[in-house]
Formats: sequence, structure tokens, C-alpha cells
Amino acid sequence: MKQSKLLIQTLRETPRDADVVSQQLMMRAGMIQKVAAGIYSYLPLAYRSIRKFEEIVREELAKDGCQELLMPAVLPAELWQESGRWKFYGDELLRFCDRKAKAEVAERRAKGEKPDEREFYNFCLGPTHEEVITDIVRRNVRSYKQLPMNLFQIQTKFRDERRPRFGLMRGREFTMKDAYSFHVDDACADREYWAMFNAYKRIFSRLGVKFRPVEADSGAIGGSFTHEFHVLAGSGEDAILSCDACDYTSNIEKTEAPALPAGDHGAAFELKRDHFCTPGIVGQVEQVAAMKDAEHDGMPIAQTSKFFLYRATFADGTTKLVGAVLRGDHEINPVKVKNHVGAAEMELMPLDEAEAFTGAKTGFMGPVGLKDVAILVDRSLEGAVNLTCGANRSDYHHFGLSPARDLPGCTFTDLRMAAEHDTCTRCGKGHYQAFRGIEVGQVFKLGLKYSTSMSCTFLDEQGKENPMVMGCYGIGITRTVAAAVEQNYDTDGIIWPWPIAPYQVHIVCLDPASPEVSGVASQVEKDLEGAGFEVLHDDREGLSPGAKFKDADLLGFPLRLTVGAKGLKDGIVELRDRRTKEVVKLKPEAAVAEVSAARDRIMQALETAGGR
RNA sequence: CGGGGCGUGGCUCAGCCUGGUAGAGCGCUCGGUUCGGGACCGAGAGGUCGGAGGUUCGAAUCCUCUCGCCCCGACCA
Repeated sequence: MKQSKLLIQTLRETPRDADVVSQQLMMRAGMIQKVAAGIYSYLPLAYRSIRKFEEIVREELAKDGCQELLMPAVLPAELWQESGRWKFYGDELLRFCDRKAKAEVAERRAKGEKPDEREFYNFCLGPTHEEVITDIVRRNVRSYKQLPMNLFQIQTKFRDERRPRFGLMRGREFTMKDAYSFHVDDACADREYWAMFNAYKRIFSRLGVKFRPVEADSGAIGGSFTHEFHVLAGSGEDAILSCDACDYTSNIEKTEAPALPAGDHGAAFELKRDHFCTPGIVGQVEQVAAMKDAEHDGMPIAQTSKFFLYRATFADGTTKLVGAVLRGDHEINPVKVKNHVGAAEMELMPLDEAEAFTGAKTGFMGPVGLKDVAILVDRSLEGAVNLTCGANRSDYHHFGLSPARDLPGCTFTDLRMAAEHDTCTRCGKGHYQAFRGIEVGQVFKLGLKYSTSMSCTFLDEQGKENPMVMGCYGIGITRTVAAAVEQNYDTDGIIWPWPIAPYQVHIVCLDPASPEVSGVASQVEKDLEGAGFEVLHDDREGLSPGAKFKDADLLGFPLRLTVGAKGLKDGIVELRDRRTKEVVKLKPEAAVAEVSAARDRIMQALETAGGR
């Protein structure tokens, strides 16, 4: 491919609204262009990378017998109403009406009514496709003989994110591979889960990025388990903790925190109500210094406690107040609170309501004496005595709190956010190490959620009707490509992993006006393409060598082959590795052999760079 | 949703406070000199100053409204 004919415009300066590396570099390299917030065009180079990654995904899924199909992006409201998600999905589901519904709205208006157009929305853009696939399967699969079945598509999704950002990493429109499997029983679904888990490991290993499968929160669906696949990158939005001794790796939302021994705070004494007067002292660290009495000049932070009031909403619409008590220096993990009570939704009680409920200003609320609140206490406080806590009276704290004694009916459980260096709860030996990750894939056991709500059933060997057990498995295609860039770049530009590089070899012709030089460059291009390599030939005239090198570095193909009059005087061209910057001088006729050798070397290095 | 910022040729930005002929650099076109890490000279093309309304003799500039985009936050009780 001749670069002079390629649709590309590289930018010397970083576009103002690009804030993460992958977005900056891909925009500067002329690979993507923003069309609206969170919506991008993929220009030819980016699209080559995307398609290459799609092919890797297809090849690996084919090994597990998955079948590819394609569902529509525009989905009817009825299916979503049937699963119940039309109501629950919220504003991320972009809804609208077709002409028929619009006509009805217009008719109502003509009659003088004032219809709310939202009531007439009858379509949405698909953010995920459980409903559609379940509908397909229930209409086409009746017998256990047809199961198990795993169906997938690679398709454009739309999620109307509250706040799109980070270019391709959190767009509103994006390409996703979503697979759904259907089974006669749990055991079979579990086998498929691990088959997909292993397929994902193969996929991301082939890509050549550092990644980790990570245990994750499965949310309110319950009972099931799930892994996320994260590409490790400092700019990742997710925090991951990984044991340095065993395999336990999890999203910090999920990571089990070890129960720490209760501190030695002396013999337990009575709860001394309103003991400390600490006017205006709200922060935990400030309390430590401000809690003074005849015997104490300040308080160890591990002897203070903190309190959070949540309102939990359950699937049946009922609500309940939940209070969580933690040691002063610990951080709460709201996901653990939510899962412990089994809530569908949980929000921190709005401050004004909480103040009215407890009768104290922020900073002075506490768990003692609250009515109709389920009290949860972090297990690191089991057995603790002589703690301080808010008095539910502004400017005062109690002293001498013993949760087990003073909070009758409370439950001790794991509530806190695990932290780096905590002892691993799985092996008990290692310690957690912290990473940042970009979530690029997820495997999820769905169970019966959709098959029961949408009556997706099969007849078993006894002729009895059963709901199918389902699993779903996603990979963010465009996000993964961006994540690969996020992990592979330097100050000069992108360093594409070979398997998804838009082109593998960049021939830079320094003297395109010279028939001799451009002739050699074109011959090498032909030779390499003949040998199966993907080549971009920078044949642009009138550019200085420096400008061409800068562009080549920015585009970041793995190998650059420089063809210039200076080298050809000695009969040589130069092959340069983008990552190592090593240069090999060779005769033009040796290009295929040298490029093949370099390819083998690069692929070898990839294999050792992958995740575990 | 709350808070903040920004909208001026394709890109990065100046001009706005203090109203008076729309600018620079990069990119693009043409001509010439260059040519191994973003060369130089000359000549050009290209802009409803996000949009609407208002104030004014006169608005990119002042006022009002609006749209778009970006950032931060939405857990320390």
C-alpha cells in the first residue's frame, strides 16, 4: 500500500480534547476521529487493527465450537419489557420512537392532549443482547439434543454513558464481541464457563498484552461467579489486587479483606455517652488529635470507629436502612455492604435525611441507639472494646463502644476495602499487590435469569420442560485495541504489538523522486507482500527524512525499512525495530529473510510478555 | 445530576478585559532551493469567530438565552 494514497492526516500537536495516551496517539496518528461525545470514526489504519483483533477472537472461539451470528442494533421495547429490563436499565439505554409511535403522539396532540413522548418510546439501541439471543434460542431450540450451544456476534453497541471519556476506552458507541451459551444444567454451564475463560486467556495472550483474569463482583444476580479480564495499564479505571504468593487476583470491589486482630485497648469499660466534646471535628484524622479527656491526649486512629448509613432497595421494591461500622482508618467497600444485605440498589442516605434521622450533623452520627437500622460491623472490629463513635448528637462522641455488647443484633462481616500489603485471605501467606487495569472482557454465569423471565426452555430426555442455564461472555473489541496502545507506546508514538499492527512493515523511502531509490523501495514492497507481510510504503514526495521518521514512529508499525540514496550507494537498506530501536543493515534482496527473522524474534518476545 | 473550563480556517492557539478592516504557527496548493530525525524562501487557497436574540453608528469582543465539547465530583457519617 502506498502511503501517498492512504487516508491519513498525522498531527504534530495533541488535539485539545484528548486526555489519555491511547486517544492522543490514535488521534495524532490519524486513526480515529471524534464525531460526537464518545462516538468515533475508525479510519483505515485503526480499522485494520480492529479487524485483526476480531479475527483473533473469531479463530479462538471457533476452536470451542462457537457459532457466529449477527443481531440487530435497533431493538424493540417489547423484548426488554419481557425481561423486565426496560424498567430497570436506566438512562444508559437510548430509547426512541419509530414513525408509527410518533404519529400516535401527533394524533394525541391534535386532540389537545399533552402526551409524554417518553411513554411512546418503542425501540432502543442495543447495549447488550441477552433478550434478543434468548428470543432466538427459544424459538429455534426445543431439545436437549441441540444443547449445549454457544452463539456470538461482533457488533456495534450503544450505551448512553453518563460521562463518556478516555476516547475508545469509554465511548458510547463501541464494538463488542458478545457470546451467549445455553445448557441443560449447571455442570454443563460451568464447563463452558471455564472453556471461555481459557479461550479468553488464549485471545489476550495472542494479542501480546499484559493482562490478568480477575475475580469480580457478580452483582445482584447472585449465586453465580464471574471473572473480568483486565489489561494492566496505569491509566486503568479499575483497581486490582493480586496476591504475590498465590493466584488470587480480584477486583478491589470484591477482594476479601483479612480480619485484623482487635487492638489492645485495655479492659472493657462502660459505654461513656457523649464523653468527648469535639465541636466541629468531622474528619477521622482530626478526631484522633481532638479526643482528649483526663486520661487521654488524643486517640489512636485504630481505636476510633466510623459509621455510614445506607438505604438499600430490594428487588421487590421494599427498602431498608443499613448502618455500617468500620475502624477509623479503614475504607468502606459499599459493594460488600450491598451484597451482604442482598439489595438490588443501595445508596448512601442523602446527608440532610441522615442528619434528620440521627439528629446529629455529619461527623457525629453513630450506630448506638438507632431504631430500625440493620447494623453491620466490619469483622476487624469483632472483639474490639473501648472504641469511640459518633453520639448522634452534634459535637459529641461516645467512648467505650464494644460493638458486640452495645450494638445488639449487629452482624460482623467483611465490609472494608482490602488494601495493598494486606495478607492474602486465600493462601494466608502472600500479600496483595495493587495494579490498575482496563476491563476488556468478562465471563459471566447468568444462570436462569433470562431463561425463566423469557421462557426459554427445552425438553429433556424424560420429555420434561426445563429452563436453559445460560452464560454470557463479552470482549470490548475497540476498548481492547485502545488498551493495547495504552500499554505499548513511548514518547515518539505507538508501538503496535505485531498481531494487531495495522501494517507490519513500514517502508520509508527517503528519495521518492529518484527512480532508482523508489524502484528499490517498490521492489522490496512487492517482495515482502509476496511473502505475506503487510506493508505500508511511504512514497510521499517533498518531505524531509526527519518528517518521515517522525510519522513512522508515531504510527508505530513493528518494523521500519529505510530505503535511501545514501544507503543504496553501499547497496544496503536498514531495518529498524520500533520497540528496541535496533537497526540491521541488509541488502534489499535479503529483506524477506531479515523481516521474517525479525518477525519471529518479536513474536517470541510477545509470548513471554503475556499474562499468567 | 452538581461544580468548573472551553467553543475563532483541517490542527494548536492569540485577539475579548478597554467594541472600530479577523491574526500567527503547523497543515494544504503552486514555484524554487534543500534532503538520513518534524528544512528554507516566495506566492496562494481556506474562517457564518458554536447558534439565536439584544445593546450600539458599529459586536469575535458587552448583555441574555441556548447548543456543543472537555475536566472534576457524585463513599469518610
